[in-house]
Parts: sequence; C-alpha cells; structure tokens
Amino acid sequence: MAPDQQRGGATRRRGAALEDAILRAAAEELRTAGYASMTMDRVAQRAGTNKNAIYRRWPARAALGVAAYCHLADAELRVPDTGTLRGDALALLRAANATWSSPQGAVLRDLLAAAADDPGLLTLLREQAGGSSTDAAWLTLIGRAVARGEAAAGAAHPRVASVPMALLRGEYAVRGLPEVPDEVLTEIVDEVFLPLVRGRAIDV
Amino acid sequence: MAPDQQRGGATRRRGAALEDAILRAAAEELRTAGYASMTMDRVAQRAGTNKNAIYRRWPARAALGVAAYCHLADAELRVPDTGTLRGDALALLRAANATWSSPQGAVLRDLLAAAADDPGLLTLLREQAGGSSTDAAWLTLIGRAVARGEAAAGAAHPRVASVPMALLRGEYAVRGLPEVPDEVLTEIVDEVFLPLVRGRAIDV
DNA sequence: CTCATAAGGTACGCTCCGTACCCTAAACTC
DNA sequence: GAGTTTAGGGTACGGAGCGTACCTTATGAG
Repeated sequence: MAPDQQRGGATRRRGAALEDAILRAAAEELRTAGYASMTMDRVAQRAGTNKNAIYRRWPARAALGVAAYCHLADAELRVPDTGTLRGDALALLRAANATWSSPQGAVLRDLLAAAADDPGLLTLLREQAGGSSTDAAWLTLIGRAVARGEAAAGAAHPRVASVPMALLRGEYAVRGLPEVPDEVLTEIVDEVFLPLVRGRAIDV
Repeated sequence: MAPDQQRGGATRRRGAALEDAILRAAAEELRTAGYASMTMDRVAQRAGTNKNAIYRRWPARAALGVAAYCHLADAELRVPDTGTLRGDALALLRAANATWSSPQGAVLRDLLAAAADDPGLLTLLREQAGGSSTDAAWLTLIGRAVARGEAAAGAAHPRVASVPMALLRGEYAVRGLPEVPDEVLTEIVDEVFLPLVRGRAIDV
C-alpha cells in the first residue's frame, strides 16, 4: 500500500513503463540507503508493484542492483585540460576520488562484492565504473603531455596509464571507507606518476 | 550429531581447547567450501559444539571468519634475494599472485567484502594479507638495489614501494577471478616498476 | 468479442543469523 | 570432598530476506 511512485488512476503499467518504474525505485533505494537496504520487497513496494514483476526481468537481486546502478550513474567522463601534465593528472585523480568517496562509491563497492561470482555482471559494472573509459582518459592525457614535450614518448603505455587509478584504489582498499586526503593524491602524482612518465625514456 | 572433530569421551572441552576446535572447524570450512558456506551452524556442528560457544567468543559471523582466516593463513613472508632488482621484484610479485589466485585468495576477497563495515576487522585482515609487511618487503628490496647502484637513492619511498602490489590488485579487480598471467607480472615490472625506480633520480 | 499475455496479490518454503532459556559438566573455593 | 561459580550443550525461536508458486485480474491484440 501507499506506493511512492505515482500510481494515481487504476491504470496498470506494462512493459517499458513498469520496467522503468522498477529501475527508478531500485536506483533511489541505492542512492538513499545503499545496496544492503535494497531488498526486493522494498523495491517492489516503492515501485508500486510486486516482486513477480521484478523477477520476470532480472534473475536475482544482484542483477537488479547492477542494472539500477548503471541507470543511476550515467556520469560521462570529461578529460581535463589544464595545460600541464600535473594539473591534468591531479584533476582526473580528484574527480575519481570524489566519485569513489561518495555514497555512490560505497554502492559500487558493495555491488562489486555482490557480483563477484557473475562474470557478466562484473563486465557491466566495469564498463560503468572506472573501466576502459578511464584508462583511455589517462592515455589521451599522457599523449598530450608527450606532444608538449612534457613526457617521454614511451610513456603512453596502457600499463603506465593505469598506475594512478590503481594507487588510488589501493588507498581505498588499505584504508577503511573515508575519503582519501588530497595529500595522498598529490603524492601519487609527484612521487610516482610524474617521475615515471618523465624519466621513463632513459632506459627504454 | 556425528561431530567431525574427535569428541571421543564424554569429556567437555573448555576455554582454549574449545576455542581452538572452533577455529579449526571454521578454517577447515573456509578452506574447503569458502566463506559463503561457513555458516555458524556448520561450524558448530563440525567443531562438535553449538552456536552458543561461538557467539560467546565472536560477536558476529564476519568476526569468526576473519579469525579463522588469520588462523589458516599463517604465511610468513620471505623477502627474496636473487641478486638483481628485477629478479627480486618478479619473485615477490609471483608469490603474491600465487596467494591471491588460490582459493585462499577468494576467501580473502569475500572476507574483505564482509568486513567492509567493521574497521577493526579490516585492520586485522590487512595485517594478515598484503598489508604493511609486504610494503616493508618491497622497501628492503629497493633498499638493496639502491646499495647495489641499481636504483636511484630517492626510490626507497613507501609510495613507490606500493606500486607493484597496487597494480596486481588492480588486475584482480578488473578481471574476474582467474589467475593473472605471468606476462602481466613481467609487464608490471618492466614497464612500470623498473623504469620508475631506475629513472626516478633525474628530476628529484 | 475473445483470448493470450502480463501485472497484482498473497502466501509460502528455505536458509541463515543472532538470541533466549534451561540443563549440566567442569573447575574453582574452602 | 561438598558447595558454588563458570561455561558448555541442546534446542527452540524470532526475524530478515531471497526466490517461487498459484491464482486472480487488467490490458491490448486480432
């Protein structure tokens, strides 16, 4: 009773309309209470429907969670352009840090854990959250630095491009959940990323 | 009924003996079936006791899981000494990869997810699995390379020392669960770690 | 108008966590 | 060695939550 979504008339939604209502309800649940509280009953109630309609579309709770997260996080990644390699790197790292330290980041971590045994769901999540798109951003960023003469030519390597994000993720894994302080970000850039990208040519 | 541990006589275990039996049972459950199957009832049955005795010692299932894991994984970390920086780095990375790709690594990942909301448990786990001890190993390894003239003096930096393990963890996060191939390890060493450690002096 | 399809409603089985209660064996005290 | 405290054993239960079954009822297509 008392569904949160508008179910004004006695009309009965079908197909895409109902699917969208379910996804909205699940995403809202994720946003406000997290994955642990996104129970099937709550989602069904919030969407003004019942679990049957959900299970006809998603085989399990984790699948709905991933779908709702993808529906929720449609963030497009803008590659910063500050003019310097250091500025670009810091901007990209700070953006990632903001995302990961937000409640949305906690949801993402929970989902990654919940989908650990489902390769299909994992790929979906990786596409959405810091997957290939982020690596591509770092590569273009390095490429621009190479063009400016700020970095060695061989630095535009995928493995090199993945270093800052890996270190940031490491901070989240090592520390508990709070935000990573900005000093850590600058240290990653100044002590690892810049030396690696600049000095890399000498022994290639 | 039919406890797996020897409960031959009518003797009733107490204190440390019982605690040890519970830990053994939980560790065995972790080893053979994983954390998901380590239910409190199963552990109690396998230890030949009941849940009461468990909950008097550990407040929740996650706490028991962490304790059992620490009991199970008493691996001491030996710092390799192959004579070259590259050999040492590869050896350390391969050892970590072996651990993480084993069933024990899967248990560790499950536990990390389960203990995500308990800072105390997280610190316990980090001590056990690739925490400060691993960073220390990498630091000594770099220190020896510096002494041999294989690395720049400023390379013995904690942040630098954490790079290879962070990249390895990144591989596990990005890919699903299988083992990380050896080519990735050599690429981490050759494309990132060695250039970083060797060439780092030029702009310090 | 008829009818297949899909949504709604509801109840249920199952697993598992964590707790409560009472009984009894072991250890400690004197 | 008898009494007392402590802690383990047995069992049952409440509650949450996932996933399923079954039937009823509205919707839209032919």
